[in-house]
Amino acid sequence: MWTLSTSEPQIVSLGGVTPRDGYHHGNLREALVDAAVELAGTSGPEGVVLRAVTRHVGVSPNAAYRHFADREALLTEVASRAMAALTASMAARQEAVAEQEPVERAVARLEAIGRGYVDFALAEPGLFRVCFAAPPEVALAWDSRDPEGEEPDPGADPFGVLNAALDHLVEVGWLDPVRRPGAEVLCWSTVHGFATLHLDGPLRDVPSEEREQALSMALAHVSRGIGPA
Amino acid sequence: MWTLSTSEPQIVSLGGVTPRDGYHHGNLREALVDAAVELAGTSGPEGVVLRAVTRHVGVSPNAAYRHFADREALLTEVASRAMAALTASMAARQEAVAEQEPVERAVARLEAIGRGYVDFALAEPGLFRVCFAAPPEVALAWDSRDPEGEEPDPGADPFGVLNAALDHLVEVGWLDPVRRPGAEVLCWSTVHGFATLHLDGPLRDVPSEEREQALSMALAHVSRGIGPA
DNA sequence: CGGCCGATGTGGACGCTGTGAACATCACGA
DNA sequence: TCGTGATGTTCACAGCGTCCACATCGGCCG
Repeated sequence: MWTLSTSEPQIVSLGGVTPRDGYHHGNLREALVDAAVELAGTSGPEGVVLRAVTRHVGVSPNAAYRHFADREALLTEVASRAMAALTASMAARQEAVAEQEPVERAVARLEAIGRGYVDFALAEPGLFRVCFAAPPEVALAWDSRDPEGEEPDPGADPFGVLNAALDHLVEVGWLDPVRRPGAEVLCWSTVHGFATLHLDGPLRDVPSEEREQALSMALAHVSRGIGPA
Repeated sequence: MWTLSTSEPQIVSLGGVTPRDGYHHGNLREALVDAAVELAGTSGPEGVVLRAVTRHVGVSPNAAYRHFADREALLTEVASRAMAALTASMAARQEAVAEQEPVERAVARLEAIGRGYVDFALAEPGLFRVCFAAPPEVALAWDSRDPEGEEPDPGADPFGVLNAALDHLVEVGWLDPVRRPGAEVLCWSTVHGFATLHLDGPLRDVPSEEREQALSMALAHVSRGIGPA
């Protein structure tokens, strides 16, 4: 489906150096992030305990400080990984839409995006939480609108994927251009709220079957609220 | 507006005993919860640090363990206070609706509830977060459906307030009874998602004016998605 | 080829946290 | 009057993030 680790082996040999053959690790930063992602996946943000991460990699706690300013910085890195995975989940669902008729297809793709979002949240609750647990510059990663010189890739982050889908709905004539501004907030709010209510909220214990049905309703609700009368 | 503390003075005299006149406090439990609520309000769930709370009350850290099993239990208590305040915020907004025409009024009241929810989240971010930070039995407090012998008060928790408003929309003939089941999840998802995205999510930095406009859109969106074609 | 230097990892320490166990102090009932 | 149970204190421990001084390495310059 979507993948998280950038390098399969935890400890990678760089330049022919046997991993952890002595004092230096060789690829500590990546290894730390990998370990942190793993912990985050099972225990959420608070599972990313610096000492646990370093222990997992087999290195002293302070070694992390050669690569990250503090725990928060490591968590930020994890969040960016998690966000990429979330984006991938959305994109994957979107690509899987088989419908051919353009308008139907565009609508189906929007719903698929929402489904990918919720699916990821429920399948990887720990990682999903990380995305919303780091207050600092992570917020920027969510939003491809911040132009850092070059053109932002409209598909590199959740917001971009959603916006692209909505733009396309305008193109095919389904979404009234007048309604386009702000539509992404509406879609995202509903889907995000649905996910968090079922993850940490009062709806966390509803059986998955019932939840699935509610999700279909919610997605239809979004279309109904956004689309043509 | 809505109030949080059950007893104004931090240290209350019970039975004519001067507060903190010696070894025993007299009303430690309440004092601890009050202090915890205060900390939670300014710093969120992670601000509720046991030692800080007891320090604030002027008592040794372990004294708290005579009244709470652990930090989590104290946090749960804070969450229930916060939830009451949230409910009150929703109710207050609802009561303030001036519209007289029954149907219009019912719709306006639904929107008012949503507004009260978001308002509280943004006005009291720390307390709002506490509501979703304690995984254990707090979830029950959200949901008045758990019948503990007597009839649950449909207004004691956010879910109850929302459900009552939706039921009323059915009564006045605005909401199709067929659409009623599950409608509360749709409403709540949108409003909750809106709140959290603007609180901890990528939309945290949008100016309040713009946010207010988006909120109006979102509430209209909900009505449009729920109500008659 | 040798030596040095910056990058990287280690060890120890500090103050903070939540929490357990033993002890102190009080109010009240027999 | 004297326990006795409820309540608050003290001491202690392990785990946390983080700072500082030191150890160890690889690569570059002579």
